Amino acid sequence: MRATDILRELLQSALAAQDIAWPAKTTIEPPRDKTHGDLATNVAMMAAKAAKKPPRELAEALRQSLASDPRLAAVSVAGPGFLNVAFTPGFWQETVLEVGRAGEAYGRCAIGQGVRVQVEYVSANPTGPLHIGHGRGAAVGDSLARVLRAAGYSVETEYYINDAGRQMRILGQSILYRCRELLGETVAEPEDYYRGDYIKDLAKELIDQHGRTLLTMPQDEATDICRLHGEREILAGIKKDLTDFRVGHEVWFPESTLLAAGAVDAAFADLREKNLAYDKDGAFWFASTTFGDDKDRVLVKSGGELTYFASDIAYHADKFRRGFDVVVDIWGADHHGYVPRMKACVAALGRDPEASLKVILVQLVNLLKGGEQIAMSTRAGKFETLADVVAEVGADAARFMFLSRKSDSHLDFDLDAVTQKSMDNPVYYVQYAHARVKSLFAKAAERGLTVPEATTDLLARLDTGEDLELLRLLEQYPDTVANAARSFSPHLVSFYLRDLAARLHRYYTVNPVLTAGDEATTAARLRLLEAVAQVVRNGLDLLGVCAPDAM
RNA sequence: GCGCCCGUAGCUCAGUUGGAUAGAGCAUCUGCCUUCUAAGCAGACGGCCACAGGUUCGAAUCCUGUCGGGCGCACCA
Repeated sequence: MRATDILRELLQSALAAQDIAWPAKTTIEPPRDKTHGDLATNVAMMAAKAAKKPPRELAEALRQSLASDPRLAAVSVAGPGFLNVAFTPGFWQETVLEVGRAGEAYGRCAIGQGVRVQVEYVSANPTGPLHIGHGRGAAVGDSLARVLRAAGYSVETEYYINDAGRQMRILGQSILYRCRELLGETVAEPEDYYRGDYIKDLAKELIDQHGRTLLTMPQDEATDICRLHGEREILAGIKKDLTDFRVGHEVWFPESTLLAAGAVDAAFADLREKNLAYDKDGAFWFASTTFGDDKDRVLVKSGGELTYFASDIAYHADKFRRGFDVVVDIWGADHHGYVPRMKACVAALGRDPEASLKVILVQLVNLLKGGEQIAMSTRAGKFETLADVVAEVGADAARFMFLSRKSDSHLDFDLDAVTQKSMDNPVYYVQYAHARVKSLFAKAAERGLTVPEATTDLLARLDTGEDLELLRLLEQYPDTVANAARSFSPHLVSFYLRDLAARLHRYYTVNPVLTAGDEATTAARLRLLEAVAQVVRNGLDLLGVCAPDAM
């Protein structure tokens, strides 16, 4: 961050001296090949036209104007006009001081500028326990919220409870069916009902409370009792499962409150007024094709019932009414066909759908055990619940696994691998890096070592190749956080952490710390590793994973 | 049939939004523990970036087409 900023400023003023504007597509980044230096930029190629000079000639002029800066060790022109820049070791050593000063704030930035973002995630219907697929959405949403906060966004997290509509009615019917069965009645299985064991448990609880009156009261009333009890208990279970997974939503938003407040009717009226909705074939339609959807969508079915989409429109209107600038919806990837109509909805609300609505699709998880895939279906009651998985592998391993892939790619979650304490299980690799540093400090204390604070002079001892590799990586952490926030990709943080951990483990093997030979070198190395531990902690925190002191 | 996503090492995946000679981990093979945690490190092997065109100084990345896989295409959620 510091390095790219410094270089950009130097280049900008050099170009400005020649009346050349900063080309928009300029990149400044670490070159793939380390022998090219610390940073490479294509600025001369991008600005060549404006400068009316060949790229290499412009690059040479820029090189000369940079060469005098004391922070730069070398500047060279290469290839078609790349400018390769190396900073001095002293510059990199300062990074330890930077990390020390910022502490747990190291890596935060202000690119969010306080923009208000809402992240809505999980939002599973309260018709059954969360399964492992929900767990992935939970990990991605929670981590994304943390990343966005670190990048200076003002974030609020929310769970939308679909507590109105058909699925909940089926839940009530499913429970009532089990009640009857348990009370000795022979009844036909309802269609499309939920058959998991938890339904039977709920039925037993209701029988304890109400006994046979469930059979004698009007059926609608009995179904309602079942539905309400089921919803309350299942939702409580979901909250507990999420808490155990270290995921906490700030707002729990029930769909029913939208209906109660007349928000759906208000949304309809608004659409009608804008001429974006109409009656046809006894149904009420949203003209989503106006905004590029394939076809118009029904909001009120000809039978008078609302579609899900109807309350989704009201819900999103409500989100924007609450003042959010950007709304993030995290969905299962199988809902991707829903995106165009949701974008149309946002457009109809008078917002720019690209800027105001980010839909993050989370691919399904293949759960593997003993090399076999475990099939899942909520309705059939066959699934590995999130709670089971967390109990088996722990929240840390599960979260890290969920965040170790781009969210929209398939994920094989191998229960055997995740329980192994090996490289099949990267979470241990990263956590071990933290524990190793902590263990060194514990050892140092044991030996009665006093470790002087880091100073420029002391840090000058950090001059091996491994020192500089680590320092450069530490300096890249803020960029990683910024990139993760910009691209809504928390997995970038876990990739960075794996790199940093690898670098640390190598360092540990190659450079003795406590037995370095002289106290100053030992102290300098400890201060460096302390900074590494700080960054590992900060990064793991963005993933919601613990950084243990010992393993 | 139409739309979206995907195709990179034997396997699982990155690839900083168009940059220089393509990157990790696992697996396989070879080394490294009388010394700070071997839950580790080093090295080797491994590639027509699905295929064919195009755009330009430059393409795994952008465009078109083909093949292959996944998912959508409801007055279900």
